[in-house]
Amino acid sequence: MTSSALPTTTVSAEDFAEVAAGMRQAWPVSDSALAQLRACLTACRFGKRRLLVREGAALGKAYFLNRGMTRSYWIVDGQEVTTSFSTEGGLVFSMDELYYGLASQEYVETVEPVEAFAITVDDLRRLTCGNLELTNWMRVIHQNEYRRIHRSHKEQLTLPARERYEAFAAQFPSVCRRARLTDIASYLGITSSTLSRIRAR
Amino acid sequence: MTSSALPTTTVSAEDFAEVAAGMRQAWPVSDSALAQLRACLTACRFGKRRLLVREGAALGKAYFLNRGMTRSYWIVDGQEVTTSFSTEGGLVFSMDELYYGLASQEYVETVEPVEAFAITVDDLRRLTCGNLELTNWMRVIHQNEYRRIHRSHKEQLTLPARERYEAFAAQFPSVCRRARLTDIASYLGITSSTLSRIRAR
DNA sequence: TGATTTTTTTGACATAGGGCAAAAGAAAAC
DNA sequence: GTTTTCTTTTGCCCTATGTCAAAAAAATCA
Repeated sequence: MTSSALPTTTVSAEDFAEVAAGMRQAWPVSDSALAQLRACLTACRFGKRRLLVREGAALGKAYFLNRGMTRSYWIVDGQEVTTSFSTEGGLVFSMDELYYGLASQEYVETVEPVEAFAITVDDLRRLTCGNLELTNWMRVIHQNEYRRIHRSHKEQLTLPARERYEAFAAQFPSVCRRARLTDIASYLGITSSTLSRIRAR
Repeated sequence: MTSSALPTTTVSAEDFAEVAAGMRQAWPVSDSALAQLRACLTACRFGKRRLLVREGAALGKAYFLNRGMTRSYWIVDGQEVTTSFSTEGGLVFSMDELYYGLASQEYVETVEPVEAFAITVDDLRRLTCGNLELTNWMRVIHQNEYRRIHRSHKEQLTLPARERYEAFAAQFPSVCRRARLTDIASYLGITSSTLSRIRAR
């Protein structure tokens, strides 16, 4: 590959292919809409345990994950409460920042080394509010998140700790293997001692 | 008002004004988009304790509430678990039915007599996927629901029963007055005995 | 209005899961 | 490869909230 005169941060269609295929599972986005999106992306990498989003700080970026896993959490009374995990194909962003111009209330950190495509929240907002295909795609993203949390909330209300864990393990086997016990426990609303006992049978 | 030759179900701009104003709080929808929507509406009324959405049944309608209140619930092991309340200005629909062509997993019933504008899910889907303004408006609706349940879930994970009730009462004072103790209790994930004791101080 | 049904309140008792702390084990750093 | 740090496991005790049931109150109906 020859180096160009200008420093290029452009992401090739090839590099973007996997993420694009994932997006199309949510909503049929045309090549031209994808190209518009791709033009706004920058490839980036992060080590383990790096903060992508910080509470109270407007970092101004969102990330399409290509490799690795992240978790989102609040800190409540000094305790971390995990609210979601994102893996390959996921979009990591702060809704407060994207739509409300507020500083994020959540943190997002990498759980593993991450390869991602960064986009500024301004570009993401412009694209996902101004292009019908991308607006629909984004709506489906929100819809899916809503369904996940709705289900999780239902399980919280109706299942005891062991069954919540079993449901989680069945629905997200990969996350269940890759995340720390402590983080899974706080996601499920139980203590790590209890989860450890559950795993021990 | 004179009766026309054709049976008319058209909703006048005047009747629709309050709902329209509510919609514009979510997203700036133009008069023309609102008129397209309005053309698909039919005014309707329901008594107290009527089912608007039934589990396993595709009723094919969604409702813009103009007066009254509804609650959505699952039945889990014979127990009703309330998942949301909707009041004036709210849109009542089954996401399973609207986007996934599935029978609803939830029930929605009126808690009070309700005046609403009905729309078929087919029309609603067509409008909210095909018109940029209405797509954005619908995205905000989903976003807001997501934020509500996210908050509720956070409270479930971090607050004891009394404080969850207090947070609910502070955030939804009107719902808290109008809904039955039993339904609020199941929304909060506690038994009615416990909520009764909490209220008694 | 009185009769019936539904909802709320109250009591006695049981238990899932929390809190804390120490030990064991695993991973990271040097 | 040894040391340090982080994470998980385990034990003991405790309390918030559940369960069940009956009485009281409120709402609905005839």
